[in-house]
Amino acid sequence: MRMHILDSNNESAGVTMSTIYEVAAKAGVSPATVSRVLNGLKVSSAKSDAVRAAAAELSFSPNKTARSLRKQNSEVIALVIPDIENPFFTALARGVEDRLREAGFSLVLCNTDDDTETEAKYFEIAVSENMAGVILVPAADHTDLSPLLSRNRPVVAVDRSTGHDIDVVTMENRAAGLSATRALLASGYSRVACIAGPRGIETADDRSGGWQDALNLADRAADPTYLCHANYRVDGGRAAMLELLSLADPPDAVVVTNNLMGVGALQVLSEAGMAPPAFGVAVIGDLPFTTLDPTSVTIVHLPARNLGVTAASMLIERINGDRQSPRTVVLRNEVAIAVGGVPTR
Amino acid sequence: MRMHILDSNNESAGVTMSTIYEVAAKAGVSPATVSRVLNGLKVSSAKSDAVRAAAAELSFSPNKTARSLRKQNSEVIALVIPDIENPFFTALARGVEDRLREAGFSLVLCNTDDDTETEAKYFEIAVSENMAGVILVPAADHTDLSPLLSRNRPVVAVDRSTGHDIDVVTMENRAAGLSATRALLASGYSRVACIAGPRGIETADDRSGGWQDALNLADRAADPTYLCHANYRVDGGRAAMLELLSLADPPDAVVVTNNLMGVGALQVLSEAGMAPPAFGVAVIGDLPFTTLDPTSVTIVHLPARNLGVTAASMLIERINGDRQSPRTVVLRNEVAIAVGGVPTR
DNA sequence: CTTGCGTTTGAAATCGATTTCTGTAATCGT
DNA sequence: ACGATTACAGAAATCGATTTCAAACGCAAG
Repeated sequence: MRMHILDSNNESAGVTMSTIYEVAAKAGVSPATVSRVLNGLKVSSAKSDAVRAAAAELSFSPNKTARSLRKQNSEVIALVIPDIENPFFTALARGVEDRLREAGFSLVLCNTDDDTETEAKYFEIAVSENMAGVILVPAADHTDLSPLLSRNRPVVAVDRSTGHDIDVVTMENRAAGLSATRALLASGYSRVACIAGPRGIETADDRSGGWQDALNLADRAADPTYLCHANYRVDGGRAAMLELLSLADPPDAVVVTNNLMGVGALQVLSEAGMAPPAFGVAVIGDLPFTTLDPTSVTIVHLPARNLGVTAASMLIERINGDRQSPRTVVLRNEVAIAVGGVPTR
Repeated sequence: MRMHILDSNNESAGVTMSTIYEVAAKAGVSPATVSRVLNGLKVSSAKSDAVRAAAAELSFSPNKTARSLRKQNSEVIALVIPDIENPFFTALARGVEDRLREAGFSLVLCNTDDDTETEAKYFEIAVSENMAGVILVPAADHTDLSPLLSRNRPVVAVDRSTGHDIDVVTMENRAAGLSATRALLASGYSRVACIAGPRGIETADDRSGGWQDALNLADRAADPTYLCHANYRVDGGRAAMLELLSLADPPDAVVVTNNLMGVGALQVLSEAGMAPPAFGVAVIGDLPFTTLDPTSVTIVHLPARNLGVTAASMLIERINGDRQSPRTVVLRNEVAIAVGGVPTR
């Protein structure tokens, strides 16, 4: 039999958290009734008022750990992303956070550095912490979600898809590659190269596919040496740009398929005295906090924040019991704007 | 009397999490013994082996919620910051995350948008989730930490200090302002203005104080109209820069006291055709992912990541029972580098 | 052979909120 | 006015791991 000592002479002001038992004692009711009041179940208004008064007086706030243990779920969700320092993921995280907060959830941030092991460890944590769900930007295309799925934890994938049959939110990567390339062609550049992401990464292949499409539609042969693969980071962009510039017949413009590689490419170009518009550059992905002249670099804006908001919304629906079959949402890119100027001659 | 049904024919493969009771049953010992094995307490090696085998077979992972409820603490800490999209805080968060992860903690990210209400709400959550501690970049100088402190939750403040007597990690803001200004003077600029942060914000006052110091030491009067206050964001930097340019006797250089305002100021200057080095610019804080020419803008690097690592380390010490009186750590800035070129004439 | 101390282990209490179960009181219909 | 429902509220079980308490056992010394 459990004993609850309810000492009224609480000397040590507020050092301990007040519990539902103390509230019950002060209000002259049972703990069960307190719980009912706090959860909006039917209770006579007399007792209900007494409970509310007592709770306010003790500035009672229910212990989430106990609640979570009993209800077998918490109001915490995990956001698992490759790199919190990449502004794209930051914007995405911001969208997730905003949406979750208005729904009363908190966000645990998990940084994987694109490492599958780290990712797996976070899945274990998510389960053992009884988290309500997971929003995931997969580190690899073979991410194993079974630790989560077998425990019925809802998962929404963002940006990249997984091998599993779950909700996914992506964007029109191929169209982004297409518009970026077309913008450069329209500006008068004729030899347009492409710095793609790592081989085998879905977004990378799609975006460079869009570049191919654009060239085909314009009846230009896609010179295979004009397609570089790099690692989606600044140094990758630098290396690829250097390689392109050293070709026997170098391009006069380039489509860079993510934001950080765009920074690298632009750095190299400006070091070489070929900053846009001397050399045409289109970047897929935003470069916040740069001081670039917006008329000389074409930027295809990606809906990073909206990706986050959408994923969060879908996850919340699942948490609330939505059982429809998995959906794939493809967000439209906010169109390529700021078309670059014509090369100086 | 509690009953634990231990069904051996677990048809629904892995749908439920296995518990310590199932491990105990499979190993032929009591739950208490399982707990002891898992926590490294003295147990005979025969039973210890049996437990470990059973745990492995069931791929048992202890329920953190139950553990947290019983032990009255968790392995989760909260990082409360004003803006997750600001690269300064991102780098700081990254430092915190890395340090915490190697110590086995997880990180809950809390975005306040510099709003005291939101901040207070997060404190409540931290307490009711039994979090082990809080790392805080205060939204205001009057942040009320009593909800945390009265419950003995360790708190470390970063970047800005609070009214409370707790651990703080800051950096040499005044020295940063001084070096930035000196670098501009050394490059030959003579009328150096300053775009400071909001009035009353500690870091803002210190950095602009450093600007004053530098001018005094160089025996130059600090023209009061050369000191602008702005809101630490891009638009603030823009507005302040425009104001400076419109003065009757405009400056020929400016010290900008944070990264985002630096972006705003540079945008305005390049729109006005006065990009550095035509107009001298020194920025306090890093501008990652920009394509600026590093020889024309002076950057005072701030130890953002290290701030995070240090704060996390201090918090972990407190969590582990360190009771020494509150410390204030002041990190050295990684010195101003990349001194700008002399104005064109 | 017995008393005594130390070690290992299990039974049960515990953390705090939720929820089922059950009993009592109040309400309704005829 | 009486039996049948319904509404309300408390006692106790529950979530799963930790920890206290006490029993049981082994071994050593007298």
